[in-house]
Amino acid sequence: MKEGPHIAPVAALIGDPARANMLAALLAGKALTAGELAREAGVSAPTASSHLSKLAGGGLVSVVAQGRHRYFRLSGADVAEMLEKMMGVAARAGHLRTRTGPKAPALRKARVCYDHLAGEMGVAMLERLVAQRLVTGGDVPRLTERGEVAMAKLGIDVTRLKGERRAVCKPCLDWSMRRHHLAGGLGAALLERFFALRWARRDRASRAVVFSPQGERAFERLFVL
Amino acid sequence: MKEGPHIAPVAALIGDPARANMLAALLAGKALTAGELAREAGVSAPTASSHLSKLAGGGLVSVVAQGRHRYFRLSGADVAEMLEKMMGVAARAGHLRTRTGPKAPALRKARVCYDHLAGEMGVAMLERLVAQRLVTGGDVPRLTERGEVAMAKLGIDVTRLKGERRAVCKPCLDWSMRRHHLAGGLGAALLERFFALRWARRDRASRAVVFSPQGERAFERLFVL
DNA sequence: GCGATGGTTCGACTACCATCGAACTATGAG
DNA sequence: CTCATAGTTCGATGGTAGTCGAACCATCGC
Repeated sequence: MKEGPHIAPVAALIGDPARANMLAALLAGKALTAGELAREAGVSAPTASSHLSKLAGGGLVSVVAQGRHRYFRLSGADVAEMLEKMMGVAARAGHLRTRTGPKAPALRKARVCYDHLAGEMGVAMLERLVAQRLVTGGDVPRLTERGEVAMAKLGIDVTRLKGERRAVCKPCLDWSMRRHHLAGGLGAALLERFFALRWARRDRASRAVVFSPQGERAFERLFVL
Repeated sequence: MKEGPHIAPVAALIGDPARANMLAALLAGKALTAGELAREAGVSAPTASSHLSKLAGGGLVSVVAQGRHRYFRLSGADVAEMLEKMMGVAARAGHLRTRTGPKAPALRKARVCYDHLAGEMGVAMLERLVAQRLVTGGDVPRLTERGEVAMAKLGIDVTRLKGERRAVCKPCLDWSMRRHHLAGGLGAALLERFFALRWARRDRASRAVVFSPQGERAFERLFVL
C-alpha cells in the first residue's frame, strides 16, 4: 500500500465536470484561450481561471501567453492517451451521455483524437491498412516494407517519422467503436496529409472531421483492396 | 465540447485519496476483502464500505460475496491500464510520494503490474527479449518465430495465448523506469511461469515480487545473450 | 492619452461529501 | 443457541472546494 506516484490529485483534477469538459475540448489538440475554455465548460470567467490555474499547477495543461490571450493545451501526448483510456473505461462502465448532441453522428463517423483520426473511418483505415499488409495486424500495428513504400507514395516522410523519438505506430482504443485505430507519428502524419490534400477539414466547433465527397471517395479508393 | 462518455464521474471516483489507495492496492491483481481495503486506505470500516459501494456502482471494481466476506477486484484489465497510465502522468507531473516507504527499493526492482512483471527486472526482460530477437523491438513488441520456440521451451502454451481474445504482447509504460515493459497475455504467462518455477514469490503485503537468489540467477541466464 | 476586451484576484456563499460512532444484519465457529 | 467477526446503514459533523459578482490588472486599437 501507499507506493508509487499519487494518482488521487491527478484524478481529482479531472473529476470536476467543468475541468473534465475543458480537457475534453483540449483533446482536439488545438490550443484554446481561457475564454473559449470557459464557454466549453459552461462556467464564468473567474471560475474558469481558477480551474485552469489548477490544471496548469497539476501539470496536465501548459500555458503560453500571447498578447492578452493565454493559450492552453494538453501538456503532452501521455495526458491525451490517459484521457482516451478513461473514456474507454467510462463507456464500458456505462457513463454515457444521456443527451447525445446533434453532432454525435458526425463524431462517431470521424473525429480528431488528439492528433490522429478516430471514429468509424479511423477504425476502418487501420483495418484496411492491415488487410493490405501495409501494417502488421494482430496485437499491435507495425509498418511493413510494403507499407513504407505506400506511405512514401502518399507523400509521407517515413524516414523522418522513424527518426523521431515518438513511436511510429501505436494502437489507440476507440471509445465509440470499441476497437483500435492508428495513433503515433504515422497516425498523425496521415491525418495531416488528409487535411493538406483537402480531403477533409476540421469542424470549427467540435472534434469532428468532415470529409468532402471527393475526399471520401479518394479515401475509399486509397484504402480499398 | 460535451461529446463522448463522461469521464468526470470516473475520475472523481479515483480522485479521493482513500479510494485511490484502494485501487492502487487492487492493482496487484488479487481480490481483497472490504476489511483489508479499509486498512490499505487507512479509514474505518463504515467509510470503506461507502467508498467501495461507490467504486462498484461506478463500474471500476466488481464484487463477489463469499461467506461473510466480500471480495473486491478491479473490474477489468482496462481499469488497470488506465490506473497505470495515470501513474505515468502523475510521475511526470511531479506528484511523487515525499515519504518513500521501506519497500520502495524492492518495488522499484520488481513488482506486479496487475498480472505481469514491472520494475527494473520487467524493463530488463523486455529489453533482452528484444536483443535476442524473441520479440520485435521498436514501437511495439511482437512475438517472432524464434520467440515462439523459446517461449514454448519455457513451458508456455503459445498457441493457447494466440487463440485468446486478449492481445499476446502489449507495451506497458513503467512509471518508475519511464520505459516500457511487457504486458498482455505473454507478460502474464511469463510472470505466472516464474512463480510456478519457484524463481520468485509475491510479497504478501505489497506489490513487490521477490526473486530467490537461485531464481534471479536463472532469470539472468535465461535472458542474457 | 482613453476605452474596450481578456484574464485574474478577492471575498462571501453554498453545497456536497468524507468521516466516524452507534446501531443493525448476516455469516461462521463452538 | 450464543458469541464473535465481517460488513452495512443511519445520522450528525466538519471541512473543502466550486461558484459567482465586483474590483483590479494587462494588453490592444485608436
